[in-house]
Amino acid sequence: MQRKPKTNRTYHHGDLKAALLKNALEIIEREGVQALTIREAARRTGVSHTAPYRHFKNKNALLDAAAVEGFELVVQRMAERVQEYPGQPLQQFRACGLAYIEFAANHSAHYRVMFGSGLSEMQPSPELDQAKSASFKQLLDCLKNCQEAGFIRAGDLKSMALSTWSMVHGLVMLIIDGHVGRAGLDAMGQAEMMMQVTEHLYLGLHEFSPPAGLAIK
Amino acid sequence: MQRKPKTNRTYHHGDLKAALLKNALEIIEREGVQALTIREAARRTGVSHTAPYRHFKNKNALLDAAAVEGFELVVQRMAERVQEYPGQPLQQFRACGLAYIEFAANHSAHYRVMFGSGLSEMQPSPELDQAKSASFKQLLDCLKNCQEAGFIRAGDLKSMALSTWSMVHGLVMLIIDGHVGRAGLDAMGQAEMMMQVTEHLYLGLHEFSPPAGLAIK
DNA sequence: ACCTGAACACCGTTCAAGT
DNA sequence: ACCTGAACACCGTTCAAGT
Repeated sequence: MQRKPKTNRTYHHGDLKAALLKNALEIIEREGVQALTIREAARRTGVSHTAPYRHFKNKNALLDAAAVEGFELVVQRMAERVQEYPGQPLQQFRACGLAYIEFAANHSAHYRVMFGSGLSEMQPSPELDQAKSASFKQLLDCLKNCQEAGFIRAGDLKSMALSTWSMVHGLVMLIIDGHVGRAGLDAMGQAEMMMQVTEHLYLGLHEFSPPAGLAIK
Repeated sequence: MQRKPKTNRTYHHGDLKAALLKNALEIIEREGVQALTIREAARRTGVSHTAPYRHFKNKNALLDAAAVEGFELVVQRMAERVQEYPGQPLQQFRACGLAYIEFAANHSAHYRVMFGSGLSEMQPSPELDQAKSASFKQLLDCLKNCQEAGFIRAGDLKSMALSTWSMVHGLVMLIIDGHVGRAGLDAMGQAEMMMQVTEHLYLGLHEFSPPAGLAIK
């Protein structure tokens, strides 16, 4: 759309970077992380296999960008769902968690990239740190509202958020990576697992009969 | 470069397979999963790069074997620790969890292989399923003893075990993959995180003052 | 400024052939 | 039965060179 020599086919509006990222995400979604190759992304974008290096320092930088996009997507989904329950902190918390789990289940390859150990070689970009913080903050806000409304006991919100994130992330990873299909939990479906685990987080495991009506749902 | 001058017949007591696995584990421990290459493992074992295919169908089979070894190691460590607290179910449960976390922290690359998404391509070997089940069973037994002793409330043990595993696995992964270093949790050390999270699992998040003396530790 | 093509040093895997 | 070497089709990355 800008002035470019028409003979030169610049399909990407000068935005080869965005086009590469889009195609990379498609590869991840459809064929998994191991199918993502700089050369393949370039191929699908109709560009030589060295062109990507103009825009991404290396393969890890491309994965980093994919992870950023992932965190931005979840945080957006969570925010949308939370808005559906104005003034109902516990429902918001629940909706937030469900949105997270839904995203992870429906985009497992992408989710894996977001938390991928592949990035542990390089330190994450500032953009990635920022996007990650934003999604953690969403969780923190939900918990804070619950606490203020008296649904959640007094205590450090950050550590409560960490507990919540750990549990959800852990279960999601176990499911995604196929560790709870046959590991002795045959009878339970994923939805049921999620409900049970959420309840255990909320109520705890210790011997105690909670006042009726406190349980979520 | 010369060839091996010795009588290199059955250099490995006919156990090239074990030698390859041992070297593969060393590579993983010392340089991470991405450094593990069939060719490199062969190189360190002093064998041609195609020899491993006599013993492992492909690279995933080698990773699978490494994962089996990992689960066997954790289950062994957990069993040892549990034995140190005869007749004290809650302490056993705690010791079991600590042993798990310790293993994951000290052998993070190996731990990642055990849960690695790299295996999700192939279905896991029967040996892997078995080793995994054994470690889940260890957890289940701890919980069962706690429940019988009245430390843990009535309820389905399997789903409680799943909740516990999810939380511990989740936190371990977040730590290992560097997601809780700067994500807004600066002040907490790993040990403290673990304690807080464990307590949240045990007591829950809901508004309620537990009877004194019920908390672990 | 942005892209290309050749080149390099690696992979995983297969296969005919050696002992 | 177990191992080797050459070969194939891929990678990620660099670099001189083109427009």
